[in-house]
Amino acid sequence: MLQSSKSDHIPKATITRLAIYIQVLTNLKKENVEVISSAKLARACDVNPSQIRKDLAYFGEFGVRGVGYFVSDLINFIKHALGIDRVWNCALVGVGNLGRALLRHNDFALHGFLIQGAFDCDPYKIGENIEGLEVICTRQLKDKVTSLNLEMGLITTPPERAQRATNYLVDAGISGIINFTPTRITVPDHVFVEYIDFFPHFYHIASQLHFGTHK
Amino acid sequence: MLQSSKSDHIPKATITRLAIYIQVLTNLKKENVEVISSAKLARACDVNPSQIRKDLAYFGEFGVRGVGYFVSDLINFIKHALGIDRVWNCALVGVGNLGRALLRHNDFALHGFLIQGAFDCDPYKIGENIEGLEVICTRQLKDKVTSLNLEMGLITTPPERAQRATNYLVDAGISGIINFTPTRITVPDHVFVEYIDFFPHFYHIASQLHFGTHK
DNA sequence: ATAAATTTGTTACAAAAAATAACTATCGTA
DNA sequence: TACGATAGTTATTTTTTGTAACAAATTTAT
Repeated sequence: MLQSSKSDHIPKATITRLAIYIQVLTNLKKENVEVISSAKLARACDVNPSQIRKDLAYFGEFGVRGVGYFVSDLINFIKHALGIDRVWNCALVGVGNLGRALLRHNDFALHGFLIQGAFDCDPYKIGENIEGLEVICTRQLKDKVTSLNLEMGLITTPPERAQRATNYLVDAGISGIINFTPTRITVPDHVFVEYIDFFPHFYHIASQLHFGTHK
Repeated sequence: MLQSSKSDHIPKATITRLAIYIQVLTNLKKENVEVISSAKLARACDVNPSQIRKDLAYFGEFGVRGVGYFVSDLINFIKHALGIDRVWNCALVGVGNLGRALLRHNDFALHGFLIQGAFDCDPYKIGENIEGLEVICTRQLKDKVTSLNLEMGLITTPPERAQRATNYLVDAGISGIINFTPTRITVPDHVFVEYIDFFPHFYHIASQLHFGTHK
């Protein structure tokens, strides 16, 4: 595959910032700003200018020296670099509390992450319709991954079933997983996993309020 | 305030691990394990034994040398240390997509974080009933914070209104905020903020699948 | 009662990640 | 053609995180 990537490992912090850059750049575009320098963008994003240049450099060369970056094109460039200039079909496994919440949260769709399949092994849930999506037996995951072209898996089962859900996903050929359960899962080397857990954030705030520590 | 805290700054990574310890310890308790050493707990949690001892040390001394930790008491100790051995009343500001999803996601309640007030400034939403909770005008936030004893704020507005929501919360005397919008907010020194944003995680997976990079 | 074994709390060290600064190359303009 | 502006790159520093080593305390065995 030919691509402009220069570096294999992209720091997490970079990805987080890229999301911010996109946001700020989109606003700039609305205000008809056409070109912006790393220095000005840095001010708007509240980061260091070198930081921005370095973040972008992971994906190749794009700015014009002596000029800056073309706002509109830069947005596209970043989106393409992140692989979010297209739609990703997702499978959600575990139609519990959180699963339902995510199914109803259509911001994902707005960002190009379409939850196209909802899976659960509970016979009482199978067949249920949530937001126009029918809950399907997890055993059919493999078939559906093929027929619906699902590429990413979201795990929202109870923690003790996370590994099983993982196995189903991996077996079905999914190699990108976002695990919303507070459990580590083990996967083969070619599979990528991200963990999302709210509670540590809540705990952090709770402990700070509790102790009244100061910054 | 008298307490066992030894250190002001508790690393984020520590809090994340403490959440894991609680989980594993709770399982151990179910299996009637009464005492456990840092070495064994470490194996169960897949971390380094020193790590565990150090993590706990932030909150004071609790284990018994030559013996280990008493499982049941350690759970309570950690919960107390984190300030999660009690209920926290939360205000949710912004009854959009995500806001509704969170209101319906009762896992928060199970962990002691009760969303007791839902606020929005959209007249069409005010008065609406979600999960037994009436949506209230944001201008009434201050009153409700007092009467309902709300201590934490969750921001789920559109990003461009996050700062305004923040101001309302701060003005109402809230000093712990969890910001679910992809925007930085500015707060006075005594206010603690945590950021939760799904999309960088999605982006990360997307980019890895996109590039097919390897670990 | 004493020594050995165990295991914590603490400190010192090492590694990794991230941020910043400094430098070099390129572009546009006067 | 030279100068100012600004990107790309490399080097350095800082911060964060994790690991290892060791002294202090406790229990168990002799």
